[in-house]
This record gives sequence, C-alpha cells and structure tokens, in this order.
Amino acid sequence: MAPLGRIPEATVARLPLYLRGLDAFPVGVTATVSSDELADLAGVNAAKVRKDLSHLGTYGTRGVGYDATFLRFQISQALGVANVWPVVVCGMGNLGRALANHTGFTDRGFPVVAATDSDPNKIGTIVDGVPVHAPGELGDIVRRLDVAIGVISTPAEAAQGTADALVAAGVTSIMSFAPTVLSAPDEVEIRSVDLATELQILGFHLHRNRIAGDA
Amino acid sequence: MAPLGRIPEATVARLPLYLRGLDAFPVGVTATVSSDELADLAGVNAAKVRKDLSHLGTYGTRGVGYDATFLRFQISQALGVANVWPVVVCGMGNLGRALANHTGFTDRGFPVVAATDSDPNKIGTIVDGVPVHAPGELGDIVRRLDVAIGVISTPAEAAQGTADALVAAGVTSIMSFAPTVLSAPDEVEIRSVDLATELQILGFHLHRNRIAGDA
DNA sequence: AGTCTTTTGTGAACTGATGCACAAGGTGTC
DNA sequence: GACACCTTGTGCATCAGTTCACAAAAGACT
Repeated sequence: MAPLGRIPEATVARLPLYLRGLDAFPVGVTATVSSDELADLAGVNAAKVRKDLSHLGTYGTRGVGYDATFLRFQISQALGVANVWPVVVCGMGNLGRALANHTGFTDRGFPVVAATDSDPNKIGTIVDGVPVHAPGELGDIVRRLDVAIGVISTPAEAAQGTADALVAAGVTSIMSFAPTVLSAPDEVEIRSVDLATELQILGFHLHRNRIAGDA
Repeated sequence: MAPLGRIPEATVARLPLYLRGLDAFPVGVTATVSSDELADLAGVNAAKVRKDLSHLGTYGTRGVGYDATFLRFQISQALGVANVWPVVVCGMGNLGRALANHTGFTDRGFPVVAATDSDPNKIGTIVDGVPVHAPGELGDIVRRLDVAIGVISTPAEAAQGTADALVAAGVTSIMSFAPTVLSAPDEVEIRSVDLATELQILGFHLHRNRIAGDA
C-alpha cells in the first residue's frame, strides 16, 4: 500500500543501516533477503524491518523475502543516494582534519570540497587534497562550490558564528560536533554529535551499575 | 517526590546538556536559574526541563527557580561525573588520533590512557602523550590501566574483533565509530556513532526538499 | 488440485516520551 | 496578614514508535 507518503523519522534513520546491510549481497547476483536476515545485518528486529520497508511502498514476496538488488535500488531511491552533496568542513583542528580525510564521506556521495579555519598558517594550504580558506570566505565558497552540507568542527565559541555564516550562505543542512546549542531558522536541519555527551551517557550507566553492585 | 527511581533514558541523554548549560553560571556565585532559562541554554523546552529535573528528586523553589550551584551538584551526582573513567582508543587512524587528542574527553573525566593499532610502525610509539600498543595487548591494557570505556575507531572489518576483545577483558561500555553492527552480550552498552549515516539522513531531507521544490 | 511451509504486510495493543495547562507553593509588597 | 505575582511540579491528553500476532499470499511438494 504505502503510497510513498511521509516516512517516519525513525525509519529514515534506519534506512542507511539496511543499505549497509545489503552490501553483504554481491551486486548483479539475484538473491533474496528475508526481513529476518536483514534485521540481523542491521541490528534491529524483523518486525521493524518489515514496517520500515512498507513505508517505501516496497513489496517483498510472501513466503520468499525481498529481492536484494531491487531493495537496494528502492532504498537508494528513497534516500536520494544518487545525489552528490558537497560538504564544507569548518574548523580544521584534529577532528576537522580527520573528517576532511574520512573516506566514508566521499565514498557515499559527500565529497569534502573545501574547509575553513581561522589559523593564518593553515589558510591557503591544502590538507589531504582539501583547500583551507579563511572563515570570511565561507559564503563565497558555498556559492561557488554549490555546498549543500556544512560540518562544524570549530571550538564551541566559534560554532554559532559559523552556523550563522552557513545559514546566511543558504546552507540548510548542518552537522555539528561543537559542544554547544546552535540556533538557526526552522528550515535548517541540524544534527548535533556531541562526543563528550555520549561518553557521559556511558558514564551514567557505569556509575549506576557500580552503585548497584556495591549495594 | 521522585524518589531517585529509574531515570528515563531520554532524560539521561539530556542531563549532560543541562550541565553544559549551567557552565554559563560562574561557580561560587549564588544564582538562580528558571526552567525557562535552562531550556534556552540546553535547546529544549521548559516543560521538559522541569519534568527531567523532577526525576532527580531535585527541588527548585516555586516562584523563584533552581539554585544554579546546587542544581549543578545534583546533576553531577546523578551522572556520576565525579568518577574518572579511563578510556582506550582502538584504532589510531585519522579519527582515532583526533579522539585520543580530544581535550573534551580528558576534561570531563574520560582520560585516554592508551591506544591500540595494528600498524607495526605505530606500535610502541607515543602519539600526543598516548602510548600505542598492539591489538593483542588489549586485554592486558584494560586490566592494568583499569579501563572502563573502549572507543572503536578501527576499520569496519576489525570492529567486531576489537569489540570481542574489549568484552573479553571486561569492558562493558563501548563507543563505536565503525560503520557496522556490533554484537555483544546484553550487559554491554554500545553507543554507535556512524558519521556517514548521519550525513545520509541529512541527504534524505535535502533530497526530499529538492523534489518538493521541483514539484 | 490440494496441502504444507514460509514469510510478508498490517491491525491493534503497548510503551515511552512530549507538551499542555493549571493547582500548589513560594516570595515580596503594602 | 492579605494580596499580587511568579515559577515549579505534575496529572493528563497526545503522539510517535515498537512489538505482537496472525491472516493473506506465494512457492514447493505430492
């Protein structure tokens, strides 16, 4: 049924996992996957897989499963994987450099086409094939290279300013690693990855278990 | 009321944000924060702040707000921030090096005490103050340095083996950056941060908007 | 053809989280 | 002390997401 209507956020977040799971099936070879197998590959349960895929309007064959090749095509289609979205990395510290150099990005249609940094020693250089510009040129870079996604890996203090500059230049998708809250217009999507916060969540459970153990 | 019972996961995930928001208030100075202010600082809404804090058994003062210092203490207590949890970084590629060097970790009670890598040229060296060992020594390292958290920044292929080694050594908290599903016993908590997946989610929305725009 | 086996697609119950809205409780002022 | 004002704490309705469980559909085998 599912007439390609709205796809729930939770489902969207899992589609990349399914796509990754399908890598286990060689391209060109006809093969079927059951929701059970795919569930294993993606680390979720089978019911979720089936419901998620039903949102795509995808039909498997009852009693058989899903055609791996076609499923891959369907999910790729839904995610718009065929598109290439150029990325600019703002802040070339340790993390920024690692990100700019991350093969997983370019491989999946997210080439890092430029970077910015406030350090005069870095501006004008090319790091791992990525040219580093001054922060002030951000707007120009975005327009010239048709940047779609901005990655913020600056110190927390510079993050909001960087976000503002990205938004002003028309970027509507931001992934931030800065440990701070960013504000932006509603139409801008911000995904915030805070590593220290992640560790603190792990720490909470360690702490809790330690207490429970001592009791 | 809330007798320090179970704290909902969603709340736990926000506590670090509140703690970070409270940094805006100088230590030692008596100040009050309203749920409204704190909501702004953490990027959530006020009702959520109040409900979250109520889970800690925290009491603000009606008509006034929360005492900033005491609140910081309360949240720190709940999160177990006073504890120091030694971290081992497995895989010293670009990302691993950036993580090992990340000041946000050590500053918050997560010192990176060791690293592993399979590259013979790296083994035995000290990178940014962190000694690099062979993967085979992982168990020994964990026991000797009392490692509580393992960070996996190896290539996807090596991730499961690394996770197994960590688990075998008694580590129950893992943060993985490898783009693959890890399996481990239930008592092991795994937080998976997949950067390419994050970008694909952003890509989905870009794709959707582009389609909507063309229509 | 009929029966058996397998696996999908989905209605329905359930769980957890969110947000509203307001009474309860506290402060300050006159 | 009474009144006005403020902000918390929370009951309740709502919503999104998950999981169960099973009928429906497809292939396989006799």
